[in-house]
Amino acid sequence: MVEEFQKVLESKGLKSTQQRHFIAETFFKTNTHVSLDELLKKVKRKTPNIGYATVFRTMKLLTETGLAMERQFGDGQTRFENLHQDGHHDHLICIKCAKIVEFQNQMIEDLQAETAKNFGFKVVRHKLELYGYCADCNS
Amino acid sequence: MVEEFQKVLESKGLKSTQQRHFIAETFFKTNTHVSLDELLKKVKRKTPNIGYATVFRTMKLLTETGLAMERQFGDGQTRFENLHQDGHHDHLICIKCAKIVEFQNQMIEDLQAETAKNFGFKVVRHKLELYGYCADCNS
DNA sequence: TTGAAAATGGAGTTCATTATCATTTAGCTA
DNA sequence: TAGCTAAATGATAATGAACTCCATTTTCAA
Repeated sequence: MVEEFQKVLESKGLKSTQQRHFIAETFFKTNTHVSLDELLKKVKRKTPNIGYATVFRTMKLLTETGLAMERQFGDGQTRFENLHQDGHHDHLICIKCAKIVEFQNQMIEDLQAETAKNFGFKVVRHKLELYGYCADCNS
Repeated sequence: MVEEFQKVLESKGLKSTQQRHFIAETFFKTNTHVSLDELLKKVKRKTPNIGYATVFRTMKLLTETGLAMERQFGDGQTRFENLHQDGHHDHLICIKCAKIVEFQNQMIEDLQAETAKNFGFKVVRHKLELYGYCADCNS
């Protein structure tokens, strides 16, 4: 997945730097929805001199090239999802304990595509978030 | 719909003020996704002495009681959706011209409920946003 | 190797959201 | 209906995430 990022950089005529590599690598290793601050902390553990701005810009780059996706879960922080590792998935979010469960349903995806087509839209990506009470909080 | 808000206030032991009435009324009349600033402007046209804080708190109240819903479309502004007037709907968003089309598909809703049930979740509300290119921008 | 263009990083700016607090108001009670 | 008390208001300040700036450093093609 870092290799893919490498290719993207090359194809866009952007420079391949140690920082970009390390940020991307750290992000791709993360399997949760990290915020910028969290990612910065992780990155700084090994390379303390990397700045916020570089992490910010690298994540923007990853988002633009489709390797990451910005998400808002309502806690005021933009979180990033690793699209490459896990493939696409949707979210069940508990509004009591904030637990996030990921799921995937092909039938829903198909219906979405069909609906969009009826409106003349060509869908590139989507977000589906179900908010409610999880099994533990619903008793 | 203002009557429903009235009932909510009563049941919560909150006071029924002119400001709350007028803000709710203005919001329920609006059929787009208004931001706080936009709503404040609308409200100030008729009652210029209403403050930002009151609009903010009233919308928070409407959100908590399920009459409104916060939404993030990626423009950095929280927008509010009128749940009462239009009923629930989902969104098709053009990533080129920012056009937003609303739609509703009962089959998708049913599948969502079913999926959630499989995970032991009881869904209260959801967001479904399809991002892509609209008919005009896809040619 | 070198120089021009791009990238970095620390700090600063912007702007939406939330908190503060003195003043006003709603609505219960006598 | 006048008075009282707690809640609500509204102007402004504080907060914090998102984004920018610019002096310095680094990449990489010639």
